Amino acid sequence: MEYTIGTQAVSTRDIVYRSLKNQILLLELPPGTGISEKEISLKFNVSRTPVRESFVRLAQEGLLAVYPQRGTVVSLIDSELVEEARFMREHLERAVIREACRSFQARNLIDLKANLDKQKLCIEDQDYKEMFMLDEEFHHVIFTGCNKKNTWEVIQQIKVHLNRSRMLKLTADHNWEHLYQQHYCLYEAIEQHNINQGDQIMQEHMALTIADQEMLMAKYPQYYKQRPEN
Amino acid sequence: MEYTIGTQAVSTRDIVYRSLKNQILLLELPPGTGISEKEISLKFNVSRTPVRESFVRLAQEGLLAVYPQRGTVVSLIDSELVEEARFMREHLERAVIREACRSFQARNLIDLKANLDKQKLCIEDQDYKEMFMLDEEFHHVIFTGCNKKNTWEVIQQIKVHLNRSRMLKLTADHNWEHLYQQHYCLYEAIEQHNINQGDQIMQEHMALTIADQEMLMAKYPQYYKQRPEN
DNA sequence: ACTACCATACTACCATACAAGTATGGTAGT
DNA sequence: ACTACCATACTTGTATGGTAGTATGGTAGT
Repeated sequence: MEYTIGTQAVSTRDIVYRSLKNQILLLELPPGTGISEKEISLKFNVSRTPVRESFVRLAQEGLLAVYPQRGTVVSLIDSELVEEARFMREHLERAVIREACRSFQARNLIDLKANLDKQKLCIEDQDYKEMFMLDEEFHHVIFTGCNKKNTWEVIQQIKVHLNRSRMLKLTADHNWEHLYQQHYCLYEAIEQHNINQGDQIMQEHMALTIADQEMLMAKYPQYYKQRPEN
Repeated sequence: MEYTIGTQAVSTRDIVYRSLKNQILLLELPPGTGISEKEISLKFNVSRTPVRESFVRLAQEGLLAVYPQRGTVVSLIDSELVEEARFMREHLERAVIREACRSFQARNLIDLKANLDKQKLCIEDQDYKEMFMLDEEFHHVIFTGCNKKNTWEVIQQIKVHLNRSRMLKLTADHNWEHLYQQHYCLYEAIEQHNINQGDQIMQEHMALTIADQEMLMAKYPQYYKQRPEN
């Protein structure tokens, strides 16, 4: 028998893990919310074991804070961590776009162009939900095209810490047209092997994602980790 | 009562987790080794529960591959992942050293100089084990000095995938004197705010860590993940 | 009214039992 | 000799009970 990796349809643990992660990132479980293994196991109608193991994973990703014998809470947003996540993402994405401008697989360039065309349609249709997904996919294709799939995965992990801030900011004020222009310039840079243009545009592109931490901390102080120490 | 985070001395789960992780990174548990929850729980004289939760964490870090109902093995080294880990580390460390050359906390600069002096001593004494730790600490201080502690943590995670290759390479052939010279130049760059020198030296410094994957895959094929797909 | 104490109801942690899928070796049948 | 089948001994996944530490609210004493 061949090794069919994905044999297990989907374990209870994964269901609980993904559901909790979604609720946390969407702020349906706001930072600071107390949750217990028992509570979650009752809600999902499963035993505490898969819930516990989900907690272990979420704690490792920094989304839960487990205090033995005291309780578990959805972790507060750490503004220092958010800033560093932005820092890491910027420099990794720039390094990758430079790499993409040097060499890029032809078939992924086609996917990139197709993605751009779909973006244009979405803007006309004002389908911002789809546009959000296309934005994600656009960057994903860039990583794939220069053999940086694992780097993409790492960035996804890092971005977890950016997402909750961005969610607070309310994404409604995005300038989708501007976003599209930048994406087009990135595509152009890759196609024409223009490393400087790629790096420059990506730097500006990353600047768009800066959520104003100071403002958010003032508006939602209960969601942020205070750091009186030092 | 104040919130004393580190109240729990150390959980069984953490003991098992750290022990297994050490053994894997030191290749005492070579890539491909099959291990079962029961086997480990017997060895540590604990129940399967903390062992399982250790497995969950190690699997998330990519050090274990769990196949439901079939078994668990120490993950094979993924040469593509190793290359990308090198890529990510290089660009993050360079971004950080540039930041350090712009602004650096005075007290950390003192620590850095003290570390350098200790390195010199270790070379004279040929205490390479200590030198290895000082090397790690040197980089750590740089991250701390420009407020990039979280970035350091992320790099530590990424480096996991580099460590096993480096371990195979046998670290004996390190040119410690050269290493020291580079460290000194990095220190100098930070002190004199010479961004270009910092970036340049760090780039060379990272190049030292390149383990020759081709050679290692030929020498230890059973430790490497083959990728016939594509 | 206020404080010190304690019973009680939590919490996460660990051990154990059961369930379900998989690999393996032996055996019966050809 | 070879093949198909099946019992058995594994594996990980899930459920549940018990333990120890912690927060809380009520009560007795001042």
